[in-house]
Amino acid sequence: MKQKTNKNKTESIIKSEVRVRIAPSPTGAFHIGTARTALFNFLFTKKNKGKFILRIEDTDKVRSQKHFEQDIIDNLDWLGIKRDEDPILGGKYGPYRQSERTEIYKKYLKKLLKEGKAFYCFEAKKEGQGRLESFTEAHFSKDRDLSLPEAKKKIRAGESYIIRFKCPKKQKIAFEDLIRKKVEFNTDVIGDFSIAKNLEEPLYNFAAVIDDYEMKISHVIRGEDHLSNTPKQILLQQSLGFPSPQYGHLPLILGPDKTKLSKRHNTVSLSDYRKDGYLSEAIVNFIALLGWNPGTDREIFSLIELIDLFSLDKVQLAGAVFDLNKLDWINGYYIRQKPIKELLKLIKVYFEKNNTDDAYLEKVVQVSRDRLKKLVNIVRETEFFFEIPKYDNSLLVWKDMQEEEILKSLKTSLIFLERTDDFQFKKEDLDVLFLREAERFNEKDRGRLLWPLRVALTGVSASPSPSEVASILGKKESIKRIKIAIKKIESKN
RNA sequence: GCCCCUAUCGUCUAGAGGCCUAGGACGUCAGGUUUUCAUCCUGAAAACCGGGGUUCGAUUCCCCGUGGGGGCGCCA
Repeated sequence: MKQKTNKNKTESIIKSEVRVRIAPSPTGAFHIGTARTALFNFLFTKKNKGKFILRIEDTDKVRSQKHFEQDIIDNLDWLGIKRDEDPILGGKYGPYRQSERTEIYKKYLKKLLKEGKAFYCFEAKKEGQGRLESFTEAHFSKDRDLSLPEAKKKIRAGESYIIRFKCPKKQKIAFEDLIRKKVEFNTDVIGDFSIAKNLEEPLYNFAAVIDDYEMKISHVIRGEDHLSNTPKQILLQQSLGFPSPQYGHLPLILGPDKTKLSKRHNTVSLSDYRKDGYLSEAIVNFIALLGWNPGTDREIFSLIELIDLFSLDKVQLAGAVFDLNKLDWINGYYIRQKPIKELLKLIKVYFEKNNTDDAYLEKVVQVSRDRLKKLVNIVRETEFFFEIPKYDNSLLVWKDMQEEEILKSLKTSLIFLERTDDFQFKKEDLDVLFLREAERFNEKDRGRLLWPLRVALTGVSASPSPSEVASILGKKESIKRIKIAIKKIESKN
């Protein structure tokens, strides 16, 4: 079994200091997949008492935006993924934004050029280049043996160029992946890949290699979509005389159609989940289980517990479909576990318009918590606590009840509530009193009293119990609503 | 097309050659509790991609198919 070999390997690797990074580019909202990569890196780091580093890969000047960098940091904070070094915190190996490391890249770029390991390429951009380009063989440039003086002459003459790595031919690049064991590529399928637009503008594969080296990164744990970048990076490391970090490639998170999770499937931006009222505990728990499990039947874990349990050899090899159903279940679980006071703080933002007082809202949250899958639903599900409900008379009907009986039921409730003292308007008292009254009304079917009562109070078919609702609404308001219900029926005749 | 990765219920997964009559969770369905909904409890349906090896014995190890995914940018 693959895992078996991996296990021994992973453990023996960890000798020197573990330094691990995530390197997102600030070109879009923080993605749920990035969150999982970050989490796995973080868990691995903490488990091995290493350092967790955030590096911003903003070499693409046109697409990178400052506010996306902030989004990355905010979301990591929210998840509880603390950095040891990042652009804000700083650290020994900074700066942590690639846009601020131009001079470092330049130095190595010159070195590769001088040694003939990289070259200026003057070939024109290919027609229709881009990801829709028709498939081509690996490209070895005709300029790869152009001498540096010749190249410089062309540059002075104003010819446009790009810097490419001179990829050796007929060579095997193999590495031991932390998760998938041995992976092997032939350089013939790689070709002379680009490493910089010019001395000031490095490209991804090159910048990442320099930074991983300069920042003393020991393990690179990233999505499987980077698997084919790894041999390129190893090639670069070899020609620069750098040691290679250990690589581990995580399976991808997939949409329902099994392709890489993207915007056209679900929500992918973490802040959108946050806005909807998914708790960070739930997100952490859920994404941890996407492609990993501890080998037991347990499903619920805190971040701290995950650190303790985590190991790379339990990571799955194949992609995992993102199942919103399961996320909702986990979220509901964490909402139910949350102490009311804390939940109230999180929920208040959804009620900004209503301007209600905390004590009242707290009671509402208390009785509504159990049926919440995400916080944003609280508004829709508790409207009747804030305004007189509108509903169709037919909703008042329980089973085969006729109008006459409904009226009788509501009037019984009305008289009963009017007789009940204010101090008894507590859930516990009302529970007992209502039940007793309901049985008195109909020994076999308490619904004949309680259903019309509950609908009169809430106007919906699914709600907390009448005793809970009445205790929050108070005697006066409850009576008012029953009278309205009675009038609704009587005025129809 | 070429290269790489991958394969257990619908989904996330357990499984380390005999403990497998393949286990758990979400979802689904059926019951119970409850005035309703939710919670909670009980139960059910639901999977080892195919073919060859290896072995006394393969879900498990190997090979070949097939399926799925990813990559093949002057993006990261």
